[in-house]
Amino acid sequence: MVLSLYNTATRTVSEFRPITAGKVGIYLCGATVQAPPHIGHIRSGVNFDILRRWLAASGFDVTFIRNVTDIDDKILHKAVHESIPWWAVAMKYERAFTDAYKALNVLPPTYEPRATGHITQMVELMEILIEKGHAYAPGNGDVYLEVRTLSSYLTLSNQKLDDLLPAGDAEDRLKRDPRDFALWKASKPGEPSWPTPWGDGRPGWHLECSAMAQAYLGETFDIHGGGLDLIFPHHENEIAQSEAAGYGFANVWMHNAWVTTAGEKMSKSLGNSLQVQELIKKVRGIELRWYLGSAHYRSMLEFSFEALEESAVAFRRIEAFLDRSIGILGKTPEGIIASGFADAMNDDLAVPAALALLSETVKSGNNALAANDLVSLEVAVAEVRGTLGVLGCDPLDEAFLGSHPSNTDAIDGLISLALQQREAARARKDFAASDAIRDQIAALGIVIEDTPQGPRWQMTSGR
RNA sequence: GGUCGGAUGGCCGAGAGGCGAGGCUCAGGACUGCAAAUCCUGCUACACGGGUUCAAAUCCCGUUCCGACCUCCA
Repeated sequence: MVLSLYNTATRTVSEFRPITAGKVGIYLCGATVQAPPHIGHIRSGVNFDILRRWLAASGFDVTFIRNVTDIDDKILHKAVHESIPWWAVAMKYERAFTDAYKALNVLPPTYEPRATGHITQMVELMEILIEKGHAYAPGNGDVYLEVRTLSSYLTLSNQKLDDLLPAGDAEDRLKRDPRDFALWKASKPGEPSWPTPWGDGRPGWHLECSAMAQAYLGETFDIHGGGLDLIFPHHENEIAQSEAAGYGFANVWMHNAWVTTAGEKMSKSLGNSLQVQELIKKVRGIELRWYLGSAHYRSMLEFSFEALEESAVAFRRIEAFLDRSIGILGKTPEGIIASGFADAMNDDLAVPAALALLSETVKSGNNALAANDLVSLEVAVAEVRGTLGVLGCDPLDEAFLGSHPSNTDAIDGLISLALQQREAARARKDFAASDAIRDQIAALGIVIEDTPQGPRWQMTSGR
């Protein structure tokens, strides 16, 4: 079965055909670094990380570009508001995003270009657009793309130019058409600026992505991704710029759906509660990732703390299976890709279907464990690890080992002492004493399980 | 006004003409000194009204409700 992906441009699921056999170039619209990341932002990161991991697991050599837009109106506004330089604002939140990506085991991109590092490429792109008659500089320092000159526009969102609500702001008088959009903005006093043939200014919102995608992936590349809300205007305008310049641009457009609360799209005005840095105080990063990744990337994910906690419990069940099995096997099998899992992932990344299979595998693994069928158990563990690896949720991944709660030898030794006391009490059938020990240990957040191989312990609150 | 999604059991969440997705919760059972963990069993739904069909959660028509985008969004 070959990989098929949903393409927003065609509104269909179709076979993925790379431009160059065995290679994939992906451009993901990353953060505009003007606030800390909330789980909606990071869902996008997780969804496309799963895509990337699956492509890599399928044998593709993946070049993954995720940009940082480090100059825009909101960043400048925030700089004034916080009384710090705009570049300090950008760096502060870029770090917050980097921390969040790391906490959720989102792989670092192959390259992470910043908009301000690609002014040269933007100016070159504008020169091409002006030369081809698709852009103009009316003399005020701005540069606009003239949308009426395009042979096609708004193909991604399937809209008609005349159906758009009129923009109607007064400062647009220099535009030839009110729907022309700014490639470049003249700088106001006190704002950062870079010199161009049309005056000092700074990038408009969309130009950076066209310039950087071309710089790192070429004129035509395989996959362009981002959130649903980027379809219009951001991606339409990227297409407009790049195609007007004569580039083929992206072959496949993929868009992740939102995390919603109370049925509504999460907005930046929600406050701090759904920021990644807050949520990973409640659940571990691996559990938050599991939750965000468990819904299909094109489905809205209705956030609730109850659902998050429930999801984390389900994940711990799988984690506990791995923990138990590896203890019994005495070794850690490497992950393998089961064919059913591959089929699910090849079907437009059908993670929910993959998770249903994973549940079955864990169940059969537990049965193998009970039957002491180590051969079947090893296969099950390998399949579980293979699946979790692609999802970025393998607890044995070194990215998460630090958060693994039961790896401390000293604690293990101490608890073993207590467990020896309890075993002695059980042996003489002094259950009052043995239960007292178990209760005292439980009060510390450590659960005791008696197994045919002897007692084992696990932290329940060690996050 | 234009464009595009959605409504599935107590909860989460897939599926997209025909064999009960899966998980969580709950109830019962096995196992256990008692538990825990695990396994087994049970609960089995598709917003509403029409239509097509041998067969509709799925296709068509209509209705209701919810949401998104329309030039600062993941």
